[in-house]
Amino acid sequence: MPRKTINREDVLKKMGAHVLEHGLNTASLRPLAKAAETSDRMLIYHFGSKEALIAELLQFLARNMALELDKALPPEPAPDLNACLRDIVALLRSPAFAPFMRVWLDIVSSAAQGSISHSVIGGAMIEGFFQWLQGRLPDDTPDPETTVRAMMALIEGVVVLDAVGQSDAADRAIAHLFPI
Amino acid sequence: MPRKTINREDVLKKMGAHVLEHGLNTASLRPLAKAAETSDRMLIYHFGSKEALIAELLQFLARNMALELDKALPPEPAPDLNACLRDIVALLRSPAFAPFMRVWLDIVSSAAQGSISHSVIGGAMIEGFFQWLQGRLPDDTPDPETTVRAMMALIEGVVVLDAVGQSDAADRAIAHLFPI
DNA sequence: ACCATAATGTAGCGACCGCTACAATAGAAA
DNA sequence: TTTCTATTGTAGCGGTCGCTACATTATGGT
Repeated sequence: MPRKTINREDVLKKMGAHVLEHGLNTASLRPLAKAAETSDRMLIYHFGSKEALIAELLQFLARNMALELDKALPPEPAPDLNACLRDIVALLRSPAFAPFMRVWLDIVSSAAQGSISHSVIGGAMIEGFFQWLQGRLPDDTPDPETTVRAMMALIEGVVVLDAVGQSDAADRAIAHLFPI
Repeated sequence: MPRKTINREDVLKKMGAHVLEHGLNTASLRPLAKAAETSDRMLIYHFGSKEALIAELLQFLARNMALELDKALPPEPAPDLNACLRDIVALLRSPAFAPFMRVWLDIVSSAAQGSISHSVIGGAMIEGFFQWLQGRLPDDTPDPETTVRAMMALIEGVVVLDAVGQSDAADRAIAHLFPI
């Protein structure tokens, strides 16, 4: 094995940062390579194809986002359901997570267009979020599996409404479905 | 004014059909022109730029979807709130409306990436939906403005969850937040 | 020391992108 | 009928796309 093999993790990290800043669906090899301080030639060499690269990059971003979520909100039961939901919505709306939400909507739209890989990783991210969320529900929450799915649906709705400038409507929806 | 001027409505209709079938964000001038039985040259001539064309096409699609919604679900108060929500979700999930939902998610992701025009038309579509929905609420619904926003958030969440293969979770969310 | 081979750079392929310069055409106005 | 101009076709520009052919390098195994 001559020459040093590339630091895959480092390349993924730099490409991930580029995608978080500039978007997923508009990302192309040459800008990605520049961000990772390499060449499109090498990206194809190491990942096989753009499709495989994007799939691996999405896995990487999903792992990273999960880590960030754990860091921002440690797995402790919330005092009550409404506080739980509000904290999470505030977190996802924060500048630290807004880029993830943009990439998330890119994944969703690609999945809706029929991309299997985007649908698979998107579904896995949702299921991971279910678990993450369940660990933060108040201890006495009845039917936690269903509760996290209800909260998740509302959260996704909020993300969509935020994206088209309807944050006020999203706030009213939260207040109505999860009154303080 | 020599020669016949193009039938703008007909061109929009054909391009709209193409976008509903093949996606919005991946649409480019030459395939759009082919669908409309004209040339990219003429599309630019009549619409000024691709950006202006897409903006007008989105207005057209929004109008059309509003018409289709009215046709599918006439403005009569529903017997109860849960039936109202379930009918609407079933409608948006039907084959007739699934293509609109795909385009909708394309609009949302572009809006999230910072496209002003997508955000504006997306917000307008949501507000139109608020009105449409309010006309179908049961007569005795308290605080209809807030209710439609809550239903809208849930509906958008369902659309997102459906897109990534989490329709089961979406169903459970509906059953939990709007129990029969 | 030498060699096999993994890693990399350079250059470019063919396809597509949005858009435009230029010329031709056709029909209304005179 | 002639002229003027809105409309259209043809061809192509400069750019980007994913990807590859080919040559070169550098290093670990022998």
